[in-house]
Amino acid sequence: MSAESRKANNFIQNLIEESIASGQHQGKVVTRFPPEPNGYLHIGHAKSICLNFGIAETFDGDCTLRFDDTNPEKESQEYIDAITRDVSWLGCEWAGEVRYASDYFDAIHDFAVELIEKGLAYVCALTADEMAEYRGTLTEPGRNSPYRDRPVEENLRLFREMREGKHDGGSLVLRAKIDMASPNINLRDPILYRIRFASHHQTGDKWCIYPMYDFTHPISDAMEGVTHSLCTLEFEDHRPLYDWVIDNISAPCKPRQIEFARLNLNYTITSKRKLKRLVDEGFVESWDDPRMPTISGMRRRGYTPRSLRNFCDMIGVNKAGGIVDMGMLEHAIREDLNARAPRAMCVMRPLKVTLTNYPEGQSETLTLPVHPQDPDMGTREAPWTRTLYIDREDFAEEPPRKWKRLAPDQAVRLRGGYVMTCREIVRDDSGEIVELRCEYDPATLGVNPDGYKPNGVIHWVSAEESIEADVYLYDRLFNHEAPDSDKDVDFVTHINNENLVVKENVRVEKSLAEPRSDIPYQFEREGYFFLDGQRSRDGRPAFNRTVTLRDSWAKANK
RNA sequence: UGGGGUGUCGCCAAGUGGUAAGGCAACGGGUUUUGAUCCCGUCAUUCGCAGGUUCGAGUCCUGCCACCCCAGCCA
Repeated sequence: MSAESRKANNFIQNLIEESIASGQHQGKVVTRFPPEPNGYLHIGHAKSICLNFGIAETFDGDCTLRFDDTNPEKESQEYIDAITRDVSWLGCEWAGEVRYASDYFDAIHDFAVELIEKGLAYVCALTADEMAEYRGTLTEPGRNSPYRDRPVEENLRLFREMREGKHDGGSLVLRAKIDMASPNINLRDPILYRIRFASHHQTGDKWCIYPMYDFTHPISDAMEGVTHSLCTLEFEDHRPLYDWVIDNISAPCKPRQIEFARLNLNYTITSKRKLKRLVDEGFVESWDDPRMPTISGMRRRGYTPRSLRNFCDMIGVNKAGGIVDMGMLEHAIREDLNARAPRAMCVMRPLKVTLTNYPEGQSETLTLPVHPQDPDMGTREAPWTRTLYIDREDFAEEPPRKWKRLAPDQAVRLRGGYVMTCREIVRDDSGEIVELRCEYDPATLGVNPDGYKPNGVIHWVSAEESIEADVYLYDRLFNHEAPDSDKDVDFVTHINNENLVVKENVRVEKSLAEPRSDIPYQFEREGYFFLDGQRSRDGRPAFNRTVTLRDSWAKANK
């Protein structure tokens, strides 16, 4: 089954179909993707993005992009810009302008006043520590705050003073009056508003009180006419509060919150907080470091929007919360790139080969297909000269069983070129092999040799007519399947110290003299590579290895 | 030990009382000037466990067990 036809059919779609069938929201479907701009988006967000935008598309509805920006101290414009770029790179089109929860601060404030007037919210002066103590525990009910029964007028006055900046940060909060004995801790008079003298990236210094998530989110959803508010499982306990807010304010619409399991991928982490640590503590260079499971990092590494979308279709959506194998992500990108990537040759560890029977100073131009399975992609040219480079790993003085590469007195096909036989090994003073002297067979271009069989096909470049380049080879970021599974072990101790190998002075074929920055390449027999614009220099490109090719030889030899 | 969830092949995942889809991985075989791709085949008498209802149960009932989330003025 092709990736495209593997269409998601999940419990959320089924629920929405039911809600449409029962005539809710006049059959309209509106979803939203609501990131907080306190970090970069990662692969887990891709799942949520694909879900929310995918649902909207399936039901011919809308999906909005809304920044959940109620905690200015942790948020920034840099994150907003990065997130916007990533969502649109994934190919998602949000309905209307980008929204901000802060767009609704006035409305949210007015709804708070409405709750106070209804006797459903009060200003509380308990300190944070006292508040925790009054809250009770998982097994013991909480106790009512001594401020719980303030008269409405006093609450109104205090809340106004909070807004006017007449009280210190942290000194007062506005709380919902629900049930301090509820077995659901979220219902024990949750905080609605807190005082923060922090200037906000969108609203500047207009506010010194900021609404909490649990109050902001349902209102923002309602303001946007969201019909189905999809979020992750940890908010399941918050749904009664979400509904309480909607039911107790004059909400313009009644969205339904539905929870699904967040994505877990093995050998990596999907936590903005932890990813931020990797950046802040220098374990990686930046949020868009190609080792990062961020959308930006993966884009720079060479992942495509299509591969990420297909991956999300592949893993499905439910409430079971498992751990997806990295192999699935790798499959998704290989599947996409195999079909579309132009082929090229790159020698990672150059070993000089001299064709002793090829005239000095002579050269010829070979024509190779850009893609062996897709003639429509055209051809490319590669110069054939007396001196070539092959990969050191494609030569074995004492070949193991089933060796399909070069060895003494053995012949191999140079991909797209001639067959050559190794006749002599040249060593330096320390005994290291520095050159192979080979004999090529002029009768083998495009045809099999007479009377003998080449021992496989290897890649190569012309020594004189190839380009120097740098290549960045990545391995998994962590060497532990679930780096953050143990609360007693800091996840950074599981970082794989060999997560990056930089190969300087590799040689790529001449057709890559001016590589494109917008398409992935397959370096034959090596993997898929993507130009790194940040690290390339004039005349010396730098490539990131997106993913290796599958390698049954390497696997068999493990 | 309070509340909320989840348990179907090594991993992901369909399944909505009628006799266990699909994908990844793995393993065989074929094609191949990429040890790639592609193709073909194999891979759950069984659905966390134990009872029960039913002609019939992964699906319904009861009881266990395991794992995840919740006690931020974070989201």
